[in-house]
Amino acid sequence: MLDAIVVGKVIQKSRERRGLSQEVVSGLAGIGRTHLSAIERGERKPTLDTFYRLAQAMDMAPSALLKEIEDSVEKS
Amino acid sequence: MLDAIVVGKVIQKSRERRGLSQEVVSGLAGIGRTHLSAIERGERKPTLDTFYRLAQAMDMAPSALLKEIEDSVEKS
DNA sequence: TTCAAATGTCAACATATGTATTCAAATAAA
DNA sequence: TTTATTTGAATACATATGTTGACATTTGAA
Repeated sequence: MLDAIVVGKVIQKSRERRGLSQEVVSGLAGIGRTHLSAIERGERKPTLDTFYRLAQAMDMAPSALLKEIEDSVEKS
Repeated sequence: MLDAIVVGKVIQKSRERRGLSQEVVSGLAGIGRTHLSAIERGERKPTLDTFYRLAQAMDMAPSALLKEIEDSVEKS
């Protein structure tokens, strides 16, 4: 089963790398700010649709963001 | 918003390309067979976790399967 | 045609995602 | 220190995902 903590950390790192706040990214993705917070902490697991929109909000190809998760899973 | 029909068709094509039944793929992914049927028809949208496991069940990198969805979205 | 395998579809249900609001706790900047 | 920004956290709620079982329909092979 896909580790929610890993998913959250990859999303958080991508967001911070771009210097964007949760408020901005969640707004662009069209989801609630507290929801993004929960996802980054690994307390909620996003649907594919939500993940797809979060990637786009961070100006990334969804497949590229997912690739980072795969690589991160490999290491752990 | 990510089109559920596109997601379903890409998953179905990947599965049929490998000559695998819904029964086998859903079994390997650890989800219900009727659920996979609904996903392929675009009546249910998978979580990232479910999508990830479906890709692995079809011996694919999840990011590669997602890339196919992106390409399919481009065309439509 | 007949049979078996594969898929579609429905129902009832349990669980999880996602929402909005509110407040506390960090964090950073002045 | 004081202030504003950002994030964590809790609640209650609506909606969607995912499960199991049953049966109908389609498909292909014998």
